Amino acid sequence: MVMTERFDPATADIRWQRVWDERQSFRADDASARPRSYVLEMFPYPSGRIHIGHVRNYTMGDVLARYKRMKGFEVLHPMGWDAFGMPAENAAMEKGVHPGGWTRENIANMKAQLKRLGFALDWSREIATCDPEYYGHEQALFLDLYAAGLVYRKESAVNWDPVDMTVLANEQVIDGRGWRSGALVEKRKLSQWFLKITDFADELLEGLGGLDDWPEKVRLMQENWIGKSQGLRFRFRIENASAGLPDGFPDSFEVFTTRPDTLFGASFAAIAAEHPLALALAEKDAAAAAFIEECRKGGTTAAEIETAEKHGYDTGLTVAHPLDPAIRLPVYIANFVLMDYGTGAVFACPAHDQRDLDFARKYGLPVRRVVADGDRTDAVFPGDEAYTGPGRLVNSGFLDGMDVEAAKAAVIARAEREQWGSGETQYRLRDWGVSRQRYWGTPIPFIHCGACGVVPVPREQLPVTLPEDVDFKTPGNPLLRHSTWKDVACPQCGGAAQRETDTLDTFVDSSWYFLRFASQPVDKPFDREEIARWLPVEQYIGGIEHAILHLLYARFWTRALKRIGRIDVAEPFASLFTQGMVTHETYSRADPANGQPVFFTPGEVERGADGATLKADGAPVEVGRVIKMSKSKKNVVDPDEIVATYGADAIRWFMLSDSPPERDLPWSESGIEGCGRFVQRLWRLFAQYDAAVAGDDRPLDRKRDQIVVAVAEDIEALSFNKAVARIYELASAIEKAPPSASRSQAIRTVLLLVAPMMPHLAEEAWATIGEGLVADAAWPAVDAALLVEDEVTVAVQVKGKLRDTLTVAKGTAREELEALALASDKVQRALDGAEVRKVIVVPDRLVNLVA
RNA sequence: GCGGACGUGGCGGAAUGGUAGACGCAGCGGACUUAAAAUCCGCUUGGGCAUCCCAGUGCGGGUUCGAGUCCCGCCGUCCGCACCA
Repeated sequence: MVMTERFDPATADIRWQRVWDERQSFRADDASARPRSYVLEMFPYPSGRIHIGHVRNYTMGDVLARYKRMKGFEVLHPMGWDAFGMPAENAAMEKGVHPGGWTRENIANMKAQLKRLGFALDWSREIATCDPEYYGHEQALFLDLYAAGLVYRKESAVNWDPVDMTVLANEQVIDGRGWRSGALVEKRKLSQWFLKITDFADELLEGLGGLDDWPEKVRLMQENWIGKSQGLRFRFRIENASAGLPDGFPDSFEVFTTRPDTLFGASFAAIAAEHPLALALAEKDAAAAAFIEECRKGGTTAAEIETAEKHGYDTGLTVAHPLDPAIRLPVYIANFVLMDYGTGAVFACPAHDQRDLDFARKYGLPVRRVVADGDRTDAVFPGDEAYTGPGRLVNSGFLDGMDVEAAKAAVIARAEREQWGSGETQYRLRDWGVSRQRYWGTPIPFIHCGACGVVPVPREQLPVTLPEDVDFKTPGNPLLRHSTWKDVACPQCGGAAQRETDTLDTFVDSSWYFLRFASQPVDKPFDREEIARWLPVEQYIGGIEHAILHLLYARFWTRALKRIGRIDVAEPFASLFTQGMVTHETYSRADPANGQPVFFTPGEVERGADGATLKADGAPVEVGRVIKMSKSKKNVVDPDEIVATYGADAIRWFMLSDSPPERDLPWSESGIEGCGRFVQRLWRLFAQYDAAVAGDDRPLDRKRDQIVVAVAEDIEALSFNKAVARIYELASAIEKAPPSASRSQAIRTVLLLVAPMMPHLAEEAWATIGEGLVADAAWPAVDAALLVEDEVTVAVQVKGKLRDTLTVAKGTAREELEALALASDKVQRALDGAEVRKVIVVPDRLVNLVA
């Protein structure tokens, strides 16, 4: 076969994609004896079109999966669809289509787009969470968790989104607004299904410690989300309850503190404005009522509250210090105390808490040092900066001399002994409400019977499938008014009963899909032994936006399934990688009518060296910052168009080049053009392969082997930008080298190195150079002896400044290096007659002469 | 305000405490061509007529024979946030 002058992706891409399909090249073999590798990217929501962020995400995973195959692993690299969710219902309402039809059409389109990119995916394991074959098993697992006591119902105030007509998790409410609709959230009381994630708070927190290959940032975010704090809960007795409290109101209140060690530094107590005690006082005290009303104003975000000035209202009440009843502390209502956390009341130690100090200085309250700051031990605490560091306790009676941790334990022990308080662990994490008042989700498999109460759907009746004949002309959940689906006989008593019409949060669907990918029996969710063979996922790749919710829920489900004995792994994802976004500058003009910016797509704009003009009228547009691609800002490019113009390999190569994968990748037209040119450049290089040429080129052999090793390391570290740079380097070196057997070997090697990244080009060239498919080829072997350089360049410095370099044999003796350095003209000139007082020699690296 | 990350050419970025700017993009010059595209060769941190030198990794200090890298203090940008006691 003679190689054509140009590589034609339009024909080659599709040809090889068909070959891979027909041969099922990327089908994972459950029975394989090879070592296994499970590479997974977060599966997409089928919104309709693949966007450039997907391309980046899946290209990274694909390079790793293909590389692992070349290294001899049996690779599981599956793909599926997170197919339930609100956009389908929104489309149903807006366009009058069925959510299922809309979703399945989107899946078909996006699957074709993914295939067009040549990803090495095992499509035989494709999952759509909206298929009864999937969600029926989810219902069974939900019943298992129910049987294990990890699912319960409770009447509770929920976040009601009046636009989407659904309940939102606390985590899904952003600034009091629905995270999708942006509507102001109202409080409503409904009977809801909950998962007991709080039972796992400690486990989930502890487990983070073993996730060494997760980004520190994500672990920290989860840690803060779980929000464990240990401290002391104790009761303050009110000394002068008669001074304003209603008759019969408790004459004490509880506080929680994480700093019981600083108790002797207490100078006042503070309660939240919504605290029952504050509300009780407000009944008789108009000034207190006014203060509470004032506290309700202002924003609720942390930034707003933090910068707001501290305000307090002296209630006139005093409480007794638990360790020394002679000490009386005033009680304030304060705007910086939160009702939601702990007990809604605190004791304040101004010397060692910044907020308390700000407050104390403002209201002239005592500030007593109880933790030594180095040598500073006197009780009088100066300045406006609280000391929160470690140290010995001072001015604290029986605690004096202890360190902070010992003092905490001592106070808790005494409180428990004297029965005025107890050590307590607090979590911020709350149970996970999974009920959604929506049609397009997994039906919750329960039946409500007037006589029997809430009854699980019998196993043999699963799956509870969604009815197809629904309409969305009326707002609200169509399941509620679908009587033939909703009205059923009670499984227990046979009487008239109703199905649960709520469906599950879609985060449930994505909390176990990685298990179903690994094992897909018909009669059960998964097979325990097969899970044990594939899990945990070796490398999980996705966006940082899932750092908390999805990843925490998936960890919870995995642990819950382990606890009830269904699987043996505790953590689903051994290594996590969060990739950066694809960004582009924006183009806009102010709308003359209202001054709002009107955005234009990159295709509508002609970009010049210092500005941009609109193609339509030739007049300038404003060039905005480089930000994440989004439809609303129109700074998007369509992957399909790029593939049509440059081919799949060029866009894949662009996704891997230049920017480190965890950082944002700025899209550029010239960048993708450069990638397209490089594809052709490699094609021309591959055409120069000639097995008949003889002769060695040792330096080229060495370069080749060094780069093979380096590229492997880079891919394993997901440092694709570095791997790409090294491949450029090798390609350039080969182009400059004269013909030889070594050169032909190096060309063959470059082909194998780029095979995971540009698989179509590689297959096309391999068809003339190699045997079989490059998809089945092995990673190139290297000669270990060649990896070691026999000649090195040594830097020569005078007083730490580079003056010359020496090219010497590796391992040249120190004395010889020193002599060679001193013999250099440049060195002598720099020394300018000065006496060398000291010589530092790092063999094979440098000589530093200190004059 | 708190927590985290980051700060290197025109741009994206390389650099186990040891030759700063690999590699790519853009730009400039040249070759080829009737011409253009494509391709190939060369240059490309700033300054000084420079095969030579000076300065240079946000700013100011420090440690070290030697600092982009380590330490301290600032400044700036981005991300997250729940005053979590």
